[in-house]
Amino acid sequence: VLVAATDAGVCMVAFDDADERLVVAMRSRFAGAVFAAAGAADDPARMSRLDTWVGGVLHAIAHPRQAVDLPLDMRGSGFRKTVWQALRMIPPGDSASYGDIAARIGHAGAARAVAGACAGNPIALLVPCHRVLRRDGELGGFRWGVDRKRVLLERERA
DNA sequence: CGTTAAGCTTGAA
DNA sequence: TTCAAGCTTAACG
Repeated sequence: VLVAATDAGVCMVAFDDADERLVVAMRSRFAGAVFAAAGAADDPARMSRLDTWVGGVLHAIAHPRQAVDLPLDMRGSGFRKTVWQALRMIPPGDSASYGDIAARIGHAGAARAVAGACAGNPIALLVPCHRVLRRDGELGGFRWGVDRKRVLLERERA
């Protein structure tokens, strides 16, 4: 997992089996970002703010049912930010359809656009786009792999 | 069931 | 500004 942040808060959380791909994804979104390898996340004394946030993300991964509340720096169009905001209202273990979210933010009929906002969600997990499923109950897609989406949901329901 | 067309936002041309 | 494309969906054959 890769966690990135600005002074305002976490601006990106991404999953991938290959670190290089995470770095590439990171650079393509935030050119000129500064990198650091993880490691000190469990050492309170040396925790910088970033380490604290990284720790929060790791905690969220370890305890799927527990709601985490880290400051987020969401960069995107007004519509997307509204969607992401709505996604955060979905509690762990729960889910909604793309159409639900659209209606919920006053854009009934914009289901496909909501899907686009999910696809462009830079903050995985913390902005729970994995809790959005198709109306017919199917998983729908997931930028980081449908299997990963399935696992996240199962862990939250367990 | 598979297929289709409508519908909304985006990013690229 | 125009346009194709997408983690959809309801309607149809």
